Amino acid sequence: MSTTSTRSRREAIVEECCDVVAPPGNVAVPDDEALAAMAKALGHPTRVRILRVLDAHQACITGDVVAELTLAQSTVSEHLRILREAGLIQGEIEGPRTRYCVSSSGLAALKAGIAAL
Amino acid sequence: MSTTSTRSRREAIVEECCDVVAPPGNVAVPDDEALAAMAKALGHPTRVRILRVLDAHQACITGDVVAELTLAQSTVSEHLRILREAGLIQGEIEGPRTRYCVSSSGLAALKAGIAAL
DNA sequence: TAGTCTAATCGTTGTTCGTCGATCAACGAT
DNA sequence: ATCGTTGATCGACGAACAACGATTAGACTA
Repeated sequence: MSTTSTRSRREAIVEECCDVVAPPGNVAVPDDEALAAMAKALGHPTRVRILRVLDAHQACITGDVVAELTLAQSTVSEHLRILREAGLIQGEIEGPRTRYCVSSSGLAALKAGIAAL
Repeated sequence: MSTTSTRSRREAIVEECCDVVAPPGNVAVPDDEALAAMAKALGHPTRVRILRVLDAHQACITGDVVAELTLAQSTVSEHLRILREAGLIQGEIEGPRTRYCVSSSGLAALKAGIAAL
């Protein structure tokens, strides 16, 4: 069934990865809703660890993250999705792989929001 | 509506609750687990708002928070419990009431943890 | 072309969260 | 001693989350 390919959402995550982002001089402070959303995304030990892994590797492939976490690939992929939707990381498709990195702008927004509390 | 009278009488009891301790210079950076726990506690818009309410009032009792949030008293109490157990606020019993305030040390730890990401 | 590799998604299961009304315990006042 | 007030706790219930294995879709290689 479903011979028609109605599933092409992968293109949605193609975005500027890693270094390309200009150094944010003025960071917009998120409102309560947005701040809570980012905090919620960070509210799981695994996702904090993923952020550190990505930061340590500068940028790395999903498989690398999976290798460090003793969790199923699908579970890690889910955590990556949550972090990405919260704007804390970015992923770009690179051939058969996906390269993830910390979103400097997203992280800066989180830091600004927390610091303003 | 206006079933309740004005509650301006509360401003009279502005007392030093909480520790108005000067922020310690060296704040311990929480580990992944602790950081995730604090972020999780903050991962709800209502709880972010509660933090702001407490900060604005410097310190206030449960009823004041309830009055600002259009949520059931039990729900607000639950949010306050979550924030308290995460170390972000502290409450002291004062007669039949409970006075809450932001925990400067807890909040400082959160800020340090986020800033270190 | 078929085959392999990678990673996202699906479907399921069990757990936790958010919210509420109701209840209970502690305190101050009558 | 009894009452009214305040706020924490209980029990319930639907929604959301976390984890997994299985499946699927792209992208390279032979």
